[in-house]
Formats: sequence, structure tokens, C-alpha cells
Amino acid sequence: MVVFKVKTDPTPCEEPMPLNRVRRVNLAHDISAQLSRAIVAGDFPAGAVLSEPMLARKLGVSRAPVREALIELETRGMVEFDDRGRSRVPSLTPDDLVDILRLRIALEPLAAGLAAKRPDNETGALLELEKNIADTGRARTPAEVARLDTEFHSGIVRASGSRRLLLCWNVVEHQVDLWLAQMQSRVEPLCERLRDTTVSAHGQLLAAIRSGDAVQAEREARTHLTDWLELLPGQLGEA
Amino acid sequence: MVVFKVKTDPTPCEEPMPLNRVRRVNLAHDISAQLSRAIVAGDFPAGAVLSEPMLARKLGVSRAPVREALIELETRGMVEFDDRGRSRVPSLTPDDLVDILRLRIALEPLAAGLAAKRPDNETGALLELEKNIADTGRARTPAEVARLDTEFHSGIVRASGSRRLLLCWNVVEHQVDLWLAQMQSRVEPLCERLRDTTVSAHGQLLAAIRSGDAVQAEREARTHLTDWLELLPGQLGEA
DNA sequence: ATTCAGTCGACTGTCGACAGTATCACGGCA
DNA sequence: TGCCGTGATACTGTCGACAGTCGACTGAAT
Repeated sequence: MVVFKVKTDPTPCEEPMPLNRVRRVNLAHDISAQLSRAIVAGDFPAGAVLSEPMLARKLGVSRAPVREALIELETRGMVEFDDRGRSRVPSLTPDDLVDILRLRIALEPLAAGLAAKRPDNETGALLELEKNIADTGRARTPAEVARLDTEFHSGIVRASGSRRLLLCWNVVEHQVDLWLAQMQSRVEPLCERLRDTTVSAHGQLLAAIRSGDAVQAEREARTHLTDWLELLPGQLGEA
Repeated sequence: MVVFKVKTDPTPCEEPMPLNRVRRVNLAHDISAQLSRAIVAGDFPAGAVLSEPMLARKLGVSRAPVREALIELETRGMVEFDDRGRSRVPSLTPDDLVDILRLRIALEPLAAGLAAKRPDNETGALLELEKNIADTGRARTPAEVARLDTEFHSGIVRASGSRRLLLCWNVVEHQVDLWLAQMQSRVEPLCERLRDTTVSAHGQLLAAIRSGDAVQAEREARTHLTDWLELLPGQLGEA
């Protein structure tokens, strides 16, 4: 086996390129992300069994990393293990949406408040949020609006700087994705209708964070979500 | 291979023994629980590397289930993967306690409120909580108080009936355990001092849930935790 | 026709093995 | 003496294989 060793002469290129450490590859992680996307895309409908050999064949890998990815997804609630060890895509009901929204109402105001209180408020994270809002205003499809919305809220959580909040948010985010995937037809008209509202609500939230007003940021996050909680179940019930 | 088949004649013993379904064994799950306990017990101090071969040798199993257990623990924040794939026990600081408590203040009032609103309020779950409170009153060691306290709060979350809240709580619970393990010497005097307070606070919370008063239950849960948030950092700072 | 035993296939849980790589100790060389 | 190259060691990521088990299908007996 031939190994190519990179000569490390320290003189040139010391400062300009930080060369952030290459993360050792991990198939399981990629597979987890791919599966997540596939489920959201509707490749595996609610209740579908995700057999390991099938996934391994489709992905061209062995079962080991597939298993690891499934375990990761299970702890985030994106797949469920039945009593025989098979993983399935959970079937969500409108009630589950209420459950998810309540959880978001508990977590996201906290995230917004923490983000507002951070001293390094002006860094890249908030610029990304700014760009996200602009993109949302230009979004063409309801799915795009939904995706950008989720990304915005993820951005807030990351900006909060709380590692544990991020761990919890990972659960919520996967649940939101799952729900959007399964209720797509019913949510899309609403996304379309709520786009402008979303843009302004996100804008106000971002402004509150920028100004460092934690109380206001919390309030913005809460009202934004409460609106959805009050609107959606009715919309879904009548649909 | 000789297989002993049990003759199943349907006439006798139909009702009295429910024979609840045997759950197929899963080493990874057991290992995850064992590792969790070992870390809390201090067998692996903060920063310790948990190498897979070492754990596999100690547990008398192969690396596969150990890996799976570590992945599960990582998504709950009880171990961290460094950039080379090694798992380590995270080192927590007093700031992390504040982080954890803030998260609990976001989640637990929600859990208490939901538990109060459930119709089947009178079932076994609440009896267990009752017993827990009694045990806390009789607890001898501070560690026991802490353990019972965590169990009580887990019970509330389970009684809430929200699957997603439980997923999030799994993260928080592991973080609390981890923190208790690392700050043991500093927390124990406080646990001792707070035992009676805990008993009465838990009692009031349980009473609110029993009476179905969601608002009051939320308030009880919040104030109980806020007390800790205000007390602990000072206590730790001066310790 | 119905039901039950037996067989076949597929899947899960677990194991041992291999390749690649990072760390560390040791020995040669300036 | 200090530094660099080199081998040994240990560990991670991945793979293929095996045993046990469950469900579906088949065929025979009632």
C-alpha cells in the first residue's frame, strides 16, 4: 500500500488559510443525513419499514454504518424501532403537530433570548439569518418557504450558543421535517399564505436579537409560534 | 440442535398470566444504560477516553454493540466524539449547570402542565410519583436525594404523555446525571440542605397535577427550578 | 375446506477481521 | 544533547459472515 505523505513545511501559507481540521469521514453520519432527506422527500412513506440490508444495498455500503445511522435517527424520533428491532417511519397525526408546536414554544423563545444576550451578536450567524429572510421573501414554492423557515429557526438555536439546547433542537427539527413530509399537501397552501407573515415575523425576531433585547426576542419567538399553533389545527381539521 | 418446544394447550391458564411480550434482547441498549451508570458512578472521569476495544473487553462483548451504545449516548450528550472519532466524557463547568437548568425551566413546566391536563390522571404513574416523594423524605444520602429527584422529574415527563418531550428530556436527564457525577462533592451538601424543600415542592407539584390545574402545575415546576437556578451558581462559585 | 406442521427466505443482533491512521517510543544522526 | 525518521502499537471505520428468529408459503392430514 502506497501512502502519500504531505510534506509539512511550516513557512508558507501559515495565516491566510485556517485549514479547519478535516473531519474524519464517517459513513454513518452521511447516511443519517441522506436517510433524513429521503424520508422528508417522501421516498419512505409513513409506516414504511427501513430494512438494513435494503438500505445497505441501495447505498452501496455494508450494514454496519446503516445500523448506526438508524440508531442516531431513532434517538431523534425520525424512525422508530418496533418490538422486533425493525425501524419504521413513524406515522404522525394532526395531534402530533400540536405536540411538536408546544415543544417549539417551550424551546425557541429560550433560544432567541439566549441569542440576544450573546456578546458576539454581530458575527456571521446573524448575517446568515439576514440572508435567510431575504431568500424567504423570494421563495417560489411552499416547500422552499418551509425549508427556509426551519433553517431560520435552526439558525436561532445555533446562535444561542447552548450545546444542550441544540441537542434538543435536533429532535424537534427532525420532527418538524417529518411532519412537513407527511402533511405536505395540507401544509403547503398555508405556507404560501403565511410567507409574508413569516418574513416580517422573522425580521422582527432578528431585530430584537440584534438589539440585545432578550425579553423582546423571547416574545417575538413565542408569538410567531403561537400564531401557527392557533392557525394550523383549524386548517388541518377542516382540510 | 435440540429445541424444546412448549406444548401450548389453550384451555388452562388463559387469563391469570398476561405473559407480556418478551422484548427481544439488544445488547447495545443494555450497554448504553450500563455505561451511563458507570459514568455517573465516576468510573470514567471527565475527559476520559472511552475506547471501544477497552469497553468491549470489560463488558465481554464485541465492539459492534459498544459502538451503537456510544452513538446513542452521543446524541444525548453523555459522551462526545472528538475529531478523530474517539468518544470522551464531556467536562462540564458551572456555566453548564446554568445551561442545563435553563433548559429544564423551558421543558419541565410544559411537562407538568400537560400531565395536569391528561384525563387518566389517576393511574399508576402518579402513584409512583407519590412513592417517590415518600422515599425522598426518607433518603439517607445526598446522592440518593439527587437520584430520586431526577426520577421524579422523569416521572413528570413520562406522565405528560408527549413522546417528543420525552426524547428531549432524555438529553436533559443525561446531562443532569453527568453534571451530578462531576460536581458531586459540591452538590451534595446542597442536596442535603434542600431535601425538605424538595419534598414539599414535589408534593405541591403533584397536588397541582392531580387537581388538573395546568397553570398551577406549570408555576410549581417553574418556581421549583428557578429556586435552584438562583441558589446553585452562588453555592458553586463560593465553593 | 380448514388447520396445522414443516420449509424457505429475509432480517436482526452479534462477532471477528482487515485497512488505514494517529500516537508513542526508540534508535540513529547532527 | 537534541532532533528526526522509523517501527510498534492501538484504535477507528468498515466489511462479510453466522446464528437465531419471525413471517409467508406449501403441503398434508382431518
